[in-house]
Amino acid sequence: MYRTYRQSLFEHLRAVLGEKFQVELPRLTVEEPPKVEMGDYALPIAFELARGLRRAPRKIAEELVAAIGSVPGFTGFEVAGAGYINCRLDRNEAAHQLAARVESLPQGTDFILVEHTSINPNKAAHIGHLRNAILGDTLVRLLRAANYQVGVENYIDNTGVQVADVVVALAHLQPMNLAGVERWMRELAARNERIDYACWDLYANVSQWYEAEESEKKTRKQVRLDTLHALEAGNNETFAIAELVATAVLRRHLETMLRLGIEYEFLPRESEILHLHFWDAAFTLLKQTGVLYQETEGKNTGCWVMRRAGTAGADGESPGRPDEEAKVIVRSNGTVTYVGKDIAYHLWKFNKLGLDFGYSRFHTYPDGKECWISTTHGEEPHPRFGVADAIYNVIDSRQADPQNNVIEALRGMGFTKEADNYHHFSYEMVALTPRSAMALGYRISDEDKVRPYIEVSGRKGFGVKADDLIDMLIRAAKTEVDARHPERSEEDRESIARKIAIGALRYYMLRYTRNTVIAFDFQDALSFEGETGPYVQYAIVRAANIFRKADITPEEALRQFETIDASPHFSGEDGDSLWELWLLASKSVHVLERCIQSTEPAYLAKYAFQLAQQFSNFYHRHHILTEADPARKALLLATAAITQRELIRALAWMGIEAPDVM
RNA sequence: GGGCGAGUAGCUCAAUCGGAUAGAGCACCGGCCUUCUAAGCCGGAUGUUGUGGGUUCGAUUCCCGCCUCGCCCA
Repeated sequence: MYRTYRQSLFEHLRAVLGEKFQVELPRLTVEEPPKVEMGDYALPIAFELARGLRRAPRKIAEELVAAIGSVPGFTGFEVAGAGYINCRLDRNEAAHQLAARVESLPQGTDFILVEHTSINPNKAAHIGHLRNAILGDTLVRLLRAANYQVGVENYIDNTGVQVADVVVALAHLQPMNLAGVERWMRELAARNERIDYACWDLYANVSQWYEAEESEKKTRKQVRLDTLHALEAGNNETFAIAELVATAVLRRHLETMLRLGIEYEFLPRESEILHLHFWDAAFTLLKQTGVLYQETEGKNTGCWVMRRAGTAGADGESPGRPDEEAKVIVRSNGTVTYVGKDIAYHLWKFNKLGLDFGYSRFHTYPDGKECWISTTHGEEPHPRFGVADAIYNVIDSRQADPQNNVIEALRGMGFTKEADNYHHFSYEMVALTPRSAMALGYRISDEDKVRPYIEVSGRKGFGVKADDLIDMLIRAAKTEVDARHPERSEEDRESIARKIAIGALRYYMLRYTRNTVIAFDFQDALSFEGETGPYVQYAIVRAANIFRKADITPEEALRQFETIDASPHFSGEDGDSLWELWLLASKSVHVLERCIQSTEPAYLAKYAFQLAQQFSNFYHRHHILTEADPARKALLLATAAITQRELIRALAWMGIEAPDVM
């Protein structure tokens, strides 16, 4: 609603500016007045025109107001401050518009491929992975809410060095053969132990083992390298062990993420990128387009390298000398770097490689949705994913450099449109506050104690496991629910607690803007008060309580509102604050659009909180059930219905659901 | 050495393309449960927006220098 009126205002103004002032502005800034009684939209356009016209902004604003005339839905325009034009909506009409329909965005036609989570399948998921998955899943929900076609991938690096490390731990430290690993896994299952937790410790141990004895360092590193090469080659017992363990850990990751309502549609694996020779096809293309060239001198002699973006390059300012800044893609021994494989994989995403994965069904979710995994020879028919118009890779900011290398390679190959539609959805890491680290029993150096945060490290086994945190949140919520609702069944209370826990966790991960390092703190994360998910859920529950006691559904309340003239109740100081709630409730789609444009879900979290906050304030100011004036009571009920509807929508876009009671 | 990001209230964070009096939460102090649930509401104090310059009607925001911290590359 807010967005619709904003657009019609925008178009009207552009016409007026063209006809009467002969100016065409590419963009029109539309802001919000600082106080609701001043109006609903603010236009600072007179300031922008003042420079070119060399006249006082206020004068220009006055002329503009005279020229604007009338705009449907608006009651007036007035000059304020040094030259703002404030625009007022017809509150009664706008409220009925909002009550009558749910605003949405126009249908998008693009197919957008979102990749997120992508945890190395060699250990349990931790809080850093939670931020990734929650951001990624929320992005998916936002795009789908905006009517895009979206595919969801979780990339699995099953032949990388991290999986190799766990294989080293099993095959060399224990040591076990394939049958031994199978037995070990059966024993874990029998003891009801999680394999991802077991691997968490193995991974930390083997990382120490590599460094433990100076005299052994070299041989141990060689074991690691040999294991990695065996994984890459495939078709051997080492690979079979890796496949067994990595797949079991992957299944655990899917379980963990499903607890938060996060599902995937496709799991492309590095093993298939290798075995299906994606790189060979990409290498040919890269050579043909001249993006890669073989270095003939300097430290990179014999390597296939790519010019780094923003550098002069070998044939730039100082010709004749090797480009030492160039990015090595194929080493002189013939092995391909991670970026090389990533280029091939991204050519596939945009359907530019001429190759596809095989697909097989991997998992069916409780809601019936299928999750597919890559194979060399798959089943038919299968869905297609490598046909993206645009992609979003949810990857932390430390990977910005390699991500840019891939983008520049695509651009260099002539895939300009694809490079422009390649979005590295970058975010900062989750670290631990020293306080939280000590609470977990880790020993912290004096140096680290004074820092604001300490980076988590899977290699050191230093971090908070995702499942542990979710368990803690559910327990904390359950204690409250048990005390507040002893009349409900155990099953109900558990389900309510789960929703609150998910609300708290997802909101916590979304409330920070992407490039803020989250210094994870148990006290903050376990809080259900103030700017948290449960606060927003509570507002929804309160509205629900009103409708239950009033014995009316929100839909009925909105229907009854249709014949009400709300104008008398929207004036005066009290009317302003009531209208302010309606106005804020009308902005949800506008906020959705802003979140997508700026790829920043934190705006939505902030919005949901503000709307809940204004509703709580409204709740205390107006006692709806005892309101004597029937027209006013209808308006107040409609206010609760609208707010609740938009709060539920906003939370759903964040993957959060409110329980029926709290 | 090069690149990227950050520095805002005691703490954790916001602030739309450069706009009106820089806002929230936490913590702290005081008030509000016989009402639609107190996971709540109301009131209170706190700012040289790291620092020095520049650009202009206007700068937390843009440009340059410096300081501090984090990450990445070599």
